[in-house]
Amino acid sequence: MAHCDHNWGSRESTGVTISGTETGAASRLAIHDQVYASLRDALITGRIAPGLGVSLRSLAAGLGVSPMPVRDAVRRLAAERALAINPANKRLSVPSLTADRLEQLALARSLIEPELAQRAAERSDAALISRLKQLDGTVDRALAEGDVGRYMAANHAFHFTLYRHGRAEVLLTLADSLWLQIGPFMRVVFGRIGTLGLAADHHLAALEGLQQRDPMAVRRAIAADIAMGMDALQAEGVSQSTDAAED
Amino acid sequence: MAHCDHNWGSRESTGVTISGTETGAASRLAIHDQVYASLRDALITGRIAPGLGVSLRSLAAGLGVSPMPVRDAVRRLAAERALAINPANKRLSVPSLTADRLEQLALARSLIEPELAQRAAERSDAALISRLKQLDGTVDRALAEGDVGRYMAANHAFHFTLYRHGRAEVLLTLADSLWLQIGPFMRVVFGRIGTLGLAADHHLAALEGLQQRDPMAVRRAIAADIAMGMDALQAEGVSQSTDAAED
DNA sequence: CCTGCGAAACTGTGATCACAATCGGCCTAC
DNA sequence: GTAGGCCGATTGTGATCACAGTTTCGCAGG
Repeated sequence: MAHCDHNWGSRESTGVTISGTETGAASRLAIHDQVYASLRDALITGRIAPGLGVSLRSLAAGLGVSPMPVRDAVRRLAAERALAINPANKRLSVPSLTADRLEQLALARSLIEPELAQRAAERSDAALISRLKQLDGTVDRALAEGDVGRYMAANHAFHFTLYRHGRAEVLLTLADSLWLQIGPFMRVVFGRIGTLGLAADHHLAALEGLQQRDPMAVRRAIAADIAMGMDALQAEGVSQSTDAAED
Repeated sequence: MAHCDHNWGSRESTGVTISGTETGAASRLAIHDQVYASLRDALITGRIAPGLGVSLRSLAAGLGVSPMPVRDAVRRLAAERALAINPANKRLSVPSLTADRLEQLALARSLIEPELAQRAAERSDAALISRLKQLDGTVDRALAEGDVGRYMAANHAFHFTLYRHGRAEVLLTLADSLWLQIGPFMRVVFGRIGTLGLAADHHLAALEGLQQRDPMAVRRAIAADIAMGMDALQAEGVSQSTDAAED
């Protein structure tokens, strides 16, 4: 009964690692921040399956640190609703996405992210456009190669490179949390669909809007991108996620 | 000049206490949850002044627990952006609200909360209306008596009793985080204005919409309530908060 | 063979200690 | 009198340990 072959926590085989040498800049980053970044990245790129229980100690052992910083990172993710804590067990798990939950996430994204896109467009510059073009290229390439993990990472980078430019810290935080919640689910769905090539069109439309200094066009493009992506998730992902919702 | 009589951390005189006997139901609540609830309530009702530094140990000493559960609660609040952590100091403080930040919070609230209100209205029942009427009465009474703390608590209760009825966990969480961020600021402003009686009108309009089973009317009422409240904050609170923004 | 039952392992939680970094105040030198 | 430096106090962080609750697995009894 839904035993699932997700070997999370037993080993670090989900790719959740500290990485140690990252960007070189923040070499003196706190351990719990590194753990948080690792788990967060694993969630956003969907390397973690929903509905699965994990334990602090096993994670800590897998990452070679004490349970303490893992506990901090996990609590932080739980606060962002990227991880769920069973009130009875106190045992934590990746939240299973229900149809209801997905619908709300879709709505919230459609409310928040177009605003961020518009703000970014209003402050657009050549560097941003060039950077986004590059990222969109990565998205296309990953899509062509069928590399789901890289597609999701690049897609995330595209959206948030744009959003970050909007200089809206509060809204950005909200969008962050939303992506964190959707990530694990997207991977599950993409494993079965695999064809999200249409999203690139909206990315191109957004780039077009940026170049023509038309913030509203960018807003519409992002809104369309979200609507399409979430529609695809709703169409494909609901049935399997709901049945596995309850333990 | 905003010397603020907040002696936070030095003593528990801000009302941040564990309380022990609450609702009786969750008697076996984890300590860190109790600490979280205490701090959260203190923030929402504005008992904590923005821009002030606190320390884990002093908080722990004030609450009579070890620093560990306080650390958990604080990290959780930091994740919800209700507390800020200085990246250099690592020292934590209540975030100072800037005009920019306030504007974003106002926008986010206007995007999220009307939706919650509408959903709640679509599921409205007699018990909800009666409960809200009661809470609105408490709001009015607190307002008449000039009891800022009680007004804020009751106003929060009114809004979230309504929102909770919308059965939208994701959106509710977002709204939660937004109120948590605005709370400390509202208290500062209300200390100088004190006249928010107009808000009650929108509460009444919302109740009217609920009784007539007109979800859109409820949505509009809440939207108006938010717009008015945030306008008041923007008109009054910006100047002083910006100058005190930097340490 | 199946069902209870009990012990061992594992879970999160919280306390305590150790440590490096930082902030504070005090003293000295100019 | 003021600037500079030193030393103690306090900070957050992380590790380790202790404890209670839960799960899980093995073994004995039916």
